[in-house]
Amino acid sequence: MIFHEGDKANGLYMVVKGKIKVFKLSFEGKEQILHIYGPGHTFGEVPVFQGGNFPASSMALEPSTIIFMPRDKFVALITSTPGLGMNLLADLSRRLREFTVQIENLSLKEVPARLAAYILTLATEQENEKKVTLPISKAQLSNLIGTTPETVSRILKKMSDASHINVAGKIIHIRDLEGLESLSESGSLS
Amino acid sequence: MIFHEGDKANGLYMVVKGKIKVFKLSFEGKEQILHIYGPGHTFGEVPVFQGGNFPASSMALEPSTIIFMPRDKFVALITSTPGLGMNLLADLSRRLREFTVQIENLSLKEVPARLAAYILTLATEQENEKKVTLPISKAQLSNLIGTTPETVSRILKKMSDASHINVAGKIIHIRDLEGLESLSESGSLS
DNA sequence: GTAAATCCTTGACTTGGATCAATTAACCTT
DNA sequence: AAGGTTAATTGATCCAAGTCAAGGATTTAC
Repeated sequence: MIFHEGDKANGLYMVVKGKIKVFKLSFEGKEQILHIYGPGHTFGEVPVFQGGNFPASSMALEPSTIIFMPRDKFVALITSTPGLGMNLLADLSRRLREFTVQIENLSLKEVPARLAAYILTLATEQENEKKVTLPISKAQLSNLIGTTPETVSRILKKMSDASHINVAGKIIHIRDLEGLESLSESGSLS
Repeated sequence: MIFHEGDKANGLYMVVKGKIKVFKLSFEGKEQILHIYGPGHTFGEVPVFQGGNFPASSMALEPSTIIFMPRDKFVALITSTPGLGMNLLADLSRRLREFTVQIENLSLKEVPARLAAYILTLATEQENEKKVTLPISKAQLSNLIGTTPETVSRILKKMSDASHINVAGKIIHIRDLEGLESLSESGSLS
């Protein structure tokens, strides 16, 4: 565990090695992942600029190495480095854009569409766009797309039955890219 | 209509008078409101710093007056005005924080809890915390909290039956603040 | 290499809330 | 004030996906 929602923030973090999730917990203990960060990415900036405490919790998904930077050092760095401020504005803007997509997915799409969209995102991020590897467990994946492990299991099965994909452990072969794409926009299986 | 999702952005906007919604539409035409802006607020900054096109659509909810500022003028203003950059970072950070709450609400709370949370937000924003006035129609409210007008109607009725509130048109009297608060965190009616 | 733990899958059941359909109420507008 | 338009309510039905429960299949650890 790196920090808990509501904790006072004294600085921000950067991932050196491993994988970090930022998430919210419901009253009943259900989890919604907001972000997963890998090497080179920073997280926990929001309270540096606004509010002073973390809006969500953060935990390593595997043994990881992170760097901590105190708030005052970071603010000094921004004011003394021309261009850094604009880069930060661009970074926060990119995250706002990502959140609008996440809200759209949660509110306007059903689970099969969200899962298809996630697989397609992996396909564009990874080298081989026909063979993607899940970077996280299926249980964590269900927390990321706002559903349960059981439902992920069932829908991956349906996608296999419909010949959209083949699943073998964490390896997913994409057999029907167009089918997945239409599924991610509007689609329904069954 | 002010702009559509995907439109190329040449600048940003500020509300002078009226009320502006920023929203996403699903394939089937269902709407999810991301933000409602009133006088003094700016919107459409994201593509100024990142991406170049709008991540969502924007429309006036009533006859409104807005100011447009071209992108290059705005960027010049930031670089020439010390402190403005930090204020912008704080503003974008505040929005990121708001989005995390919205994602939490959509993913981890049921409709009664979201509606209770919205009423409580109004109560803290408006002067009389026991008598709040809905600033928008109930149809728009349903698009804001991710449900339908029918469900809003039914749940307001249940809240009345449970003596949490009294509803008369757009006026809501809060009769049981504590009940509403616990409902907004965990609660269920039924 | 085997036990223990974790992760994943499958089945049966339940339910929150969406959809469809039909009134009823509120609001303009002339 | 009457007619027309839009907004809100209420009832009946349906379905996506959550929950509960039980087995399999992988990992991990010693």
